[in-house]
Amino acid sequence: MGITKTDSFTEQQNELATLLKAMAHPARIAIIEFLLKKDKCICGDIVDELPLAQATISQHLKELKNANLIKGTIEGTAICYCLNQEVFSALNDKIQLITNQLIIKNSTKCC
Amino acid sequence: MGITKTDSFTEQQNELATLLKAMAHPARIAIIEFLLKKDKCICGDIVDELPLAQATISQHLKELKNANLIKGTIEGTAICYCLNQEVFSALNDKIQLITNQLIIKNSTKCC
DNA sequence: TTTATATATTGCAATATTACGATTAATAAC
DNA sequence: GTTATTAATCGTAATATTGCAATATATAAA
Repeated sequence: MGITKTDSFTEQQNELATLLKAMAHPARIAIIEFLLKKDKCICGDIVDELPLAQATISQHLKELKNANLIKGTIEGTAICYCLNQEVFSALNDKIQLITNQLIIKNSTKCC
Repeated sequence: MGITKTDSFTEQQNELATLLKAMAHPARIAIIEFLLKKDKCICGDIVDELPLAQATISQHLKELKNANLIKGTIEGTAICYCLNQEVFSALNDKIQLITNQLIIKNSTKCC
C-alpha cells in the first residue's frame, strides 16, 4: 500500500531503515559527498553544485536533517550545513556488525 | 516527480543509492537479520517469521536479490537464501570511508 | 496422473517520493 | 522604510513503493 507496517518490526529495525532511506538517493549521496569534500561548511553552494532546483535541494536537506545526518546553523541569511559525525559513526558500527558476523560465519557457507 | 534524475549523478552515487534503497525497509532489515542469525540457509521460514503475506516477502526477497545482497539456490521445491558477504563488505568499506574522513576532519569542525 | 508444497507473478488500491514553479519568511544592505 | 539575498514551504503533477489476494509455475510425493 505504499505504507509500511512499522508496528510489525522492532524499533531498531525501523530506525536503521529510516536512516538508510534518508541516504538512499543519489542527490543526497552527492550532498553528503560535497559536504565531506569541503573543509568549511556549505550553505547555498549545494544549489550551484547540483543540477536540481533550489526547492528540491531544500527538500533533500530537510530529509537529511530529519535523519540527523546533517546539522545546520544560521549565519546571517545563509545556513551553514555540515555532516553529523556521530550518526555516521553509529551507522558505520551497525553495518560493520553485520559484515563482521557475515565474515565469521562464512566458514559454514551454504549457497 | 517520484522519478530520480539519475543522469545528473555519477554511476557510483547511483549505485550506492540503489544499494542503500534495497536495504531501506524494516522488512528487508528483518530478513537480513534473520538470515544472519541462522547458521544454515533459510527459505520459506521467512514467511513464517515475519507478519507479512507470502507475496510481500517474495517481493522483498526479489529486491534484495536484485541488489545482490542475497543469493538463492534451488533445493527441490524450496529456495535456499543466504547473504552475499562480498556486497556487504563493499558497502561497509564505502560507509567506513565516509566515516573515517569525517572523524579526521572533525578537528576543523564548524557548525 | 493427481495432489501437495514452495515460490513467483499479476493486478490492483493506498500511500510515498521526487521535482519544480511560485510564494513566503527572514535577515542584510542601503 | 525599500531592495536584495537566502532558504523554507506550498501546491501540484508524475512516478514509485508497499501490501495483498488471486493466480501461475515448478517440483516432489502419492
